[in-house]
Amino acid sequence: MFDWDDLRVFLAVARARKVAPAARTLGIDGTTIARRLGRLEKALDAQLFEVGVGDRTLTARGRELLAHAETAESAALAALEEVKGQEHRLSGQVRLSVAEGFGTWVLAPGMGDFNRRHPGIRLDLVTASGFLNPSNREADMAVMLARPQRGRLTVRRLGDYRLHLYASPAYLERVGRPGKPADLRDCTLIGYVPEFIFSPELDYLDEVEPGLEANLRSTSIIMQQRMIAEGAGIGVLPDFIGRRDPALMPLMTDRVEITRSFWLVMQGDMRRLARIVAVADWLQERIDTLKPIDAARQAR
Amino acid sequence: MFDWDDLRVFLAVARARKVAPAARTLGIDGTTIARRLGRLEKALDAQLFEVGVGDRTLTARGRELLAHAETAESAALAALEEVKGQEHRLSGQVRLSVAEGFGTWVLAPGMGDFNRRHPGIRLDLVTASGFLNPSNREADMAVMLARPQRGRLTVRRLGDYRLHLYASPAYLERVGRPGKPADLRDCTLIGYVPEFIFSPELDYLDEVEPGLEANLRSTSIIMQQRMIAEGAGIGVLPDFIGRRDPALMPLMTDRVEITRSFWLVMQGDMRRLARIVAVADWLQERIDTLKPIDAARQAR
DNA sequence: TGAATATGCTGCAAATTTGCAGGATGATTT
DNA sequence: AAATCATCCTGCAAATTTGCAGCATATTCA
Repeated sequence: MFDWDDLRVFLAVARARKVAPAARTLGIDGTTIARRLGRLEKALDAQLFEVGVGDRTLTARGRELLAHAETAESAALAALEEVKGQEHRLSGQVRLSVAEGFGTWVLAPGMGDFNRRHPGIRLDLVTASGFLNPSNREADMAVMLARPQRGRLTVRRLGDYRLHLYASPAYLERVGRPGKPADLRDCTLIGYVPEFIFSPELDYLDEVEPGLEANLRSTSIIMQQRMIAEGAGIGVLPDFIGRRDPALMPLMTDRVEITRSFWLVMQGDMRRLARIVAVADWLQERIDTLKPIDAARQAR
Repeated sequence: MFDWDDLRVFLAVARARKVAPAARTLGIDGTTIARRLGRLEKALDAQLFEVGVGDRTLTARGRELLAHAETAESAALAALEEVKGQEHRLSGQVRLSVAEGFGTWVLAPGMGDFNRRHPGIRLDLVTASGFLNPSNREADMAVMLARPQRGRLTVRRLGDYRLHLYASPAYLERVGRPGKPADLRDCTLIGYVPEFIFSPELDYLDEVEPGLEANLRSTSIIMQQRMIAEGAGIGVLPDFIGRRDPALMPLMTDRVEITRSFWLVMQGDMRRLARIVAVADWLQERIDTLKPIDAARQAR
């Protein structure tokens, strides 16, 4: 294989039609240009420029090479453009892995604000299928609902959130209002599909009352919320979802309360990048906006 | 501007996931690899690989670069091919990725002919596990049964083929001849394993009659053909398979007919290489030989 | 036509790049 | 648990690449 970098000098000479001007634009000595050109011709076993004196004009093979060299050039330029210096600029792409409910109810409403603040950063929300896979680098950072232990990851606690039982007024009217956790055994319960509970922290029902199992199940908390709101049954929801939906009523708030934490997880080496910091700060802010919701509940 | 040649070592490391194996494939010392990688990272001012121990996994920035580096690579490879020495001679290797049934029944019978016509070209048939992976260069070109959308690939339609229901005479004698698609619900059906249907275009049974599911399943169309021929049941087969096996009888040809297309896919840069053109032409010919089969069916 | 300027090639020294050996660390096998 | 293997980083010498100066030749402009 020839030296790919020689394509760069080939392009310069093909465009300048002379070695010396090409040398000036590249900032390399003309001698070097000539030698690398010769090396390339030898490696390709082809005459790229006409031999005669005067301007260097391309041979047929040279023109063939030109097309490919230009492709390579645009690839290299694009690479430079996209990758270079992203580390220090407040721009670029950040891929944030979040749980569906958190993304929908906490982050999505603030995305416009983030974009106004950091127009250069493209923030992608990818819904987590469970956990951030650090080896695959599916995401640059992740907000997780359970603290990960393994791996060389940077972990930071962003704050707490509470969960309560929720139901719709229609359901309560139809089947009555349960007074204690044990009453839930006779209710239609809505929860996660057990096989897809990737962390014991998500098995809320069992924590409310051991042995409790959901009758209507979904891997999606949003679908669960919809089911509860439609009066299908009772389920556990984070307050940042349940308190914002007027169709939902919290139940047994004094007897059943679950507390969990948000964890910000990222690759250690990204911690200092400007755009990562910007996103992390914004996340902290978003989560801080949840506190009033919590306080409102306490006041009731 | 960074040294374009460093993209080559970057690609090697990204693929080998380690410096040492990459060094072996490139024939350069591992130290040099590491140093040039470091130089590239400095030039791009970006971390390309994970810092920790173990395998070198790409960072987000590295993955961005990978895409561009691959473009540059295919340009460089094409340049080498086209320009180098005896570039226009019909020789070299072509790796063609094909679906199993197509390879077995359409291409394999004509391989001898191809070899006589182009003794200098070594044509490898690799069975596709679904799609052509352009990044790994597993194949130079591919005949696909579904049109790929993504990537910078050259796509060309080679022609159409039809599929019908097939069964063996023995099976029909034993359980009777179904007269309409709905009758198939009572038959033993043979088809693909749903989990491995990588493209909706392959879900033939559902197209014959919605909701139809196979009882006997295989990821291999050849095995399906064998099952049908042995009288195990009824299945959908391309005519280029079914019509050539005397043990198979087409069913309901006037009521159930599925049409699909063959797509020729290749790296854009290779399009013009002589040996690629030779293979593409031959593929077109092979597919054109299918038309009489189709016509024969129509005449019946 | 002739002078002025520019191009491009050949030696030589400087700078850079490369490979090798040795040793620390981690992974794999017995 | 020990041993073996492989990976990968750190100095140092060799090899290659690069730049500069000088000169022959070509091009340009008056």
